[in-house]
Amino acid sequence: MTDAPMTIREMCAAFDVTPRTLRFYETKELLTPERVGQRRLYGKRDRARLTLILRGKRFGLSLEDIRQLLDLYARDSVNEAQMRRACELGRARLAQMQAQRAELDEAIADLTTELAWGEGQLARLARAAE
Amino acid sequence: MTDAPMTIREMCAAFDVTPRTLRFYETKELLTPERVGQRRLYGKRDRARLTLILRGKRFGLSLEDIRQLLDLYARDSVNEAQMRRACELGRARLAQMQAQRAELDEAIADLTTELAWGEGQLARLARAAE
DNA sequence: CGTTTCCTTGACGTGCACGTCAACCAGCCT
DNA sequence: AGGCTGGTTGACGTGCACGTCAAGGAAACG
Repeated sequence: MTDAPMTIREMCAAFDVTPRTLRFYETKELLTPERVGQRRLYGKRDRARLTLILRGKRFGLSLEDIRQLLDLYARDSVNEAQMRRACELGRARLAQMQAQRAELDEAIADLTTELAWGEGQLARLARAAE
Repeated sequence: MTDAPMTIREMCAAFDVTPRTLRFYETKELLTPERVGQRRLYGKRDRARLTLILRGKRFGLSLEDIRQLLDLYARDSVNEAQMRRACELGRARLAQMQAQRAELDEAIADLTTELAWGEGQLARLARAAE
């Protein structure tokens, strides 16, 4: 059931995107749904890809960045050179993500500190108001 | 020394941005450099803010999102209501960042797995080539 | 003094990621 | 046959985050 192809509307509901978005991603070769006559049908593969696309976006990657990454996930890298290149990109991206993770930890720490200060001030104000 | 005000060029060199970008951020009220006559001078505060701005961007935040966040970091939230609101936003953002962190960890795990598979394939190809 | 250099403020242009609208099938219902 | 629903392809519009001139001020240099 969960691997049955979905219509464009079902996709939109499931991933909270608009039809325009899905068709746009298709022109960018991020998705390649089947066609039944005219209509698009999105299979398991496209759903997995869309998950990765949206995740990538949440981290500020461009659609072009994401397309490169998807090539790594697409196991059909026919020849060795292509595959080697995909692995290169993957390693680079991994390093980048780890750096981003470190930065995110720092940002979380900063914000936590700042927030503690803010809450402290509020508490002080509350006491002063009595 | 490190807290001496910087010119726009020095800022550009230090943060790897263009003058246009700094002026643009100013129109968006993200930066508020001093003026000496016409020229801008960026102090410690603006440098700190710019650091946060660029960090925010790396995580896909819009400039408007970032402006909201900077309000929290700006300790001059005059009245209590404003301050309370800033803390609200901060807590929400913190939760969001923690979620993003979890997602990032997952993405890193995925990519690591995928990469291991890819490297494995390459190794297999290398052995087969002998 | 003129020229060069650095900076300034508009104003318009650009690339990305879509939104919006028009016109047009293709089934299905009655 | 007529109409509705849901999907399709263009084509053009939009918001954001700047880039790219154009025109000019002010200071520094020879």
